[in-house]
Amino acid sequence: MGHAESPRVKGVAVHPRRRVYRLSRERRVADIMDSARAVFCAKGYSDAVISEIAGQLGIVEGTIYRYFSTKRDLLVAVVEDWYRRILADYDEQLKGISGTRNRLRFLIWRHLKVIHDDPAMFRLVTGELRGGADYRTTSVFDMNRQYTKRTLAIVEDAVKSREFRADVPLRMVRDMIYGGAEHYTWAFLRGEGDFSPDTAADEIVGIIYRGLMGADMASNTGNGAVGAQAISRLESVARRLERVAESREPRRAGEKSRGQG
Amino acid sequence: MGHAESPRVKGVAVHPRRRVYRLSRERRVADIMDSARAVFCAKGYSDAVISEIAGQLGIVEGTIYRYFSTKRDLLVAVVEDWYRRILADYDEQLKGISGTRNRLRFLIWRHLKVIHDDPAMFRLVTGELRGGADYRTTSVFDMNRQYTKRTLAIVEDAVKSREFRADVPLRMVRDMIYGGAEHYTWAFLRGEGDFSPDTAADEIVGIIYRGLMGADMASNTGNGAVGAQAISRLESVARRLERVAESREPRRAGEKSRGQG
DNA sequence: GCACGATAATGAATTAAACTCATTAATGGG
DNA sequence: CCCATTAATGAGTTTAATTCATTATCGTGC
Repeated sequence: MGHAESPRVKGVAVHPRRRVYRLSRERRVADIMDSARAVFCAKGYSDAVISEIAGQLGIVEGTIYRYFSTKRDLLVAVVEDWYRRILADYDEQLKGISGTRNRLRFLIWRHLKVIHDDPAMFRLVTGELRGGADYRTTSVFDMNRQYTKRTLAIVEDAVKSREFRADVPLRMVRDMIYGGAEHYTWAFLRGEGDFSPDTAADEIVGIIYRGLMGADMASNTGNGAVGAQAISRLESVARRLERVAESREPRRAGEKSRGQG
Repeated sequence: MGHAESPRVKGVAVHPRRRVYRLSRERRVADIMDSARAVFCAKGYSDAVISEIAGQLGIVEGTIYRYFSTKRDLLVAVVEDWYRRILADYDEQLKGISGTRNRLRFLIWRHLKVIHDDPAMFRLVTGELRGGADYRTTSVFDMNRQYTKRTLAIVEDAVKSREFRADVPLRMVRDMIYGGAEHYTWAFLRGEGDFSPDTAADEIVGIIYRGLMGADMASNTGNGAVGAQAISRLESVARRLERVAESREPRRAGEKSRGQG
């Protein structure tokens, strides 16, 4: 760092700049975003430092501010770019899959796969971007909407075709799918252990599709078992009420048989 | 700032301090946490400024650092305190409720109620604290564990008593409940509109408990319309009776093996 | 009522990092 | 080979967290 013989202007040392190479706007922006992504992913948003992003490219902080007005602006750009790539072949792939269950499973699996493949980016979205006051104005917000809209559509179709019951709360189903996936992967996102997108997808689809109710009721999935679930449940409630009644009125102990057809 | 007649020491102006009142450590800590909570909630963590927290109390920034080593430390303390209060009467209340469905619904409803009543604090937990690298070392982590453990236990019991099928993926159920609740309330947390904890709780419990499977078909259709309608009515009666019965049933003790049909 | 030691509180100084801007100079079209 | 355009610089400026040596209040024992 010794600039002992630097030229001087008005008595102040002036460092001769090393040869500076200029890039096109597009190229520089792309480079900065690459570098930013690496640093953001490695350190997280708040611990990432602009000077490091610049340093990696051999440029100066000010240069970054020529292209991105704030650090957050840079984050948004990086995330948008990532999201765009993810959504690129989304519909194309979905087109090749048919059947409610398969389509649903694919969307869920794909989401889990994204988390699994790029946990750091996912953390940026959920941990930093989504919480910001300006999130709604972000195109990430819109893209996410697009992203989950497909899920809603599939469930809606299933309702229309009577595969699902009529009173399904669509939005809640969607939120339980994506919220469940997110919570489920937290440990992994924190760097603890691993998870299987396949297993997780199966579990989620299973819960959503078949429901949690006792095995004796949910024998099959088709529309064949009309009311079977409901009847089964009524039977179990009846049994229970019998027990309660018995315990409260011992003398009139239930003579009714327990078996039903 | 003309301090023309301030006393001088070594030629430097010395501002005479106004009378300073000292509080006990406990009291000061409590005051700081109150003020911090207010500011954190109003501005969010990163936009909150220590000097404002201090200013509200008529003290100086340095004083806060006597009790909290970092801004984040202060955040953690505030959240811990909040969480502790929430968990205070948790088990007590839960004790008074019996029946899988009711207990599950209560836990979910209570969670949603907390979000509804104190969205800003909830945002601090999810947006700032949970993402931090040190989250696991926080007692908030442990408390959260306690918090969701109850849910897991209820589902587990239901599996044991065969009310739920045997292959229920416990953890995923828990994650879908809490993750679903969180996603569902985002818009509200961002300050857009409102939501009903009751409705949301019903929806979540409904999906988890009965499942999404379309065996019902009650709403439309010709084939079986009569039966479906009757079943629907019986179901609602059953639900009501069940609630009454559960409130009278002595704990869960009587939940022994159930005849398979 | 007073000295005094423990410690609450100060306020000025120090970093650290985001962000600004006047200036410099590479580049490509004429 | 100009020279206008504009990429890039680097030296600030600002804001906010954090540190610390110093000051002075308050409870306690005499």
